[in-house]
Amino acid sequence: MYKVKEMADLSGVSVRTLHHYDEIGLLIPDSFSPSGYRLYSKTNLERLQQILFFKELGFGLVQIKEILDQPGFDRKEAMMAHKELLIKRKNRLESIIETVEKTIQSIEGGLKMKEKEMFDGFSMEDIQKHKEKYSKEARKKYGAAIVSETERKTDSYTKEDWANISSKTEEIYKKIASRMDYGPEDEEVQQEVGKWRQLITDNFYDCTFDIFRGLGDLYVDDPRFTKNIDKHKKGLASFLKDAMHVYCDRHSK
Amino acid sequence: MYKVKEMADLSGVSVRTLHHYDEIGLLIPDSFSPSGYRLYSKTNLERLQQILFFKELGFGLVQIKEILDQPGFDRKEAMMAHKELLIKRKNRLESIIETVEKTIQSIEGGLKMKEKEMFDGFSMEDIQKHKEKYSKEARKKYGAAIVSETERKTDSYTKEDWANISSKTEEIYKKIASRMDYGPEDEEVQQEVGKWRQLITDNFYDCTFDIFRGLGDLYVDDPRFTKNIDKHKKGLASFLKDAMHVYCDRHSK
DNA sequence: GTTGACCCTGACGCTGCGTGATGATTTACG
DNA sequence: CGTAAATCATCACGCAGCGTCAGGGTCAAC
Repeated sequence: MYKVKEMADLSGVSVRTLHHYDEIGLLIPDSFSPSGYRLYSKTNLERLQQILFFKELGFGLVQIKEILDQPGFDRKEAMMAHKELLIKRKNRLESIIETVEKTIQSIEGGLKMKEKEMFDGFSMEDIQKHKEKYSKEARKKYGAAIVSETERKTDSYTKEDWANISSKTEEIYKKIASRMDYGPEDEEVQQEVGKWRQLITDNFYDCTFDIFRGLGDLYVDDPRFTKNIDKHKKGLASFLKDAMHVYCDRHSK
Repeated sequence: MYKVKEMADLSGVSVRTLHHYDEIGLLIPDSFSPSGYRLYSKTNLERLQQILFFKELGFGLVQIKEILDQPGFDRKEAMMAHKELLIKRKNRLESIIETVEKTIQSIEGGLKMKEKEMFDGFSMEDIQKHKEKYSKEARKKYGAAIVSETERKTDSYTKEDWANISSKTEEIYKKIASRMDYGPEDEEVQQEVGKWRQLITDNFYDCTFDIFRGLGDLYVDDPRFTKNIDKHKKGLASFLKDAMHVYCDRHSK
């Protein structure tokens, strides 16, 4: 006759587990000591082994009770049904793993885009470098914040996210290009400029007017930006810079 | 703005689930109607999609909250760690499935043994047939019960179980054979006979004295039994019958 | 104004124990 | 033999993720 702790040590389960099995009638000790201690027999121990075996196989305690208590229970049937269930789970797991792999790749795709050519053909580094030239004070004020915040925001972007941002950018450029004849102060142009700043704020960093103005300068000062933007229409880079300045002048005070 | 039911229908989750997500702060509706109705925005719907996506991948709600709420959260890291976890689960499942398959085979093995040659070289059918000849009354009394009870008990036996029973049987036969010179009433012989009856009771059916006596007769009447038992020692079958009769005479009244 | 569809907030149930809390009992040690 | 350390017992809450009533407002339609 074993006491709970002994049973627990012999079988590797916890005392609480034995209490639990007693509670639910899965393994009731053979006898009790006068003081109410649970006393388990060898038969009890054997049953416990069986319980643990079926538990290992993923059966629920209720099912185990059925299997062990009903002598007429068709064990083979139960095992085969259980096997089906396990195989389904396995298949499900496999397809989930595939999805996870795809997701990882898509994240990596996003990261690559971010590193190489996210910002309409230029990297954040380029912008950052300009900022440094543009104003040491501004850099102290915003530079570090921009980089870190952008990284935070863009960390999780997927290819689709980038494609989405890209197409929105294109749209804005296109609209502004179509209104170049009306001058940088044109209402529609100004509205698009506002959208542009908002898009940057939403997707990259908190684009203050100071920074936005500097970004406009960048479009003209950095020939790579200029070239890229002028692809949409000749002179768009310069026009954009002017329009952004007007926008900032109007809003910053 | 969608009300709960609409959200539920749009996303396929239950209303209770949305309540739950609200409770745990995973998806709090954008606004509330004056009467306290939950009103979900499109943004809420999008977030719900994301939640369901990660849930599909097996993430817990707490983790999903982390992933969605902390912009700096390293999604790739999380996905890769999660993948590891999933693969471990999958491997575990695979080995469990193997074990289940083995168990099924072992059950089948047991069934085969039961059908073919379980009972020291004879099937239950043989015994049953004899019973029918032996006594129609006894058959009415016990026959059906024996078969069904035996089937119940032996249903779950594995090869090892059978081997175990077999070796115990051998042992008993051997001991009795070694005491044949002392006559069927010898104490040790009688003890072994008792063990034999107990073994039958434990493993096959409730072996009453009537039945046990009949079984003794069977050993002599059926040449297949006789031959098989006499393998251990010449005349053992007949000696066993006598010893079993003595045993039954002593105990049944 | 009444019906029916929908909304709300509790609150318990399920699985398989973990983890105390609190008190009795047994065992070990000096 | 007395006391401290183990071990025992019985509550009972906690966790995950909702399902499922229960009891009671709200809203639009007829």
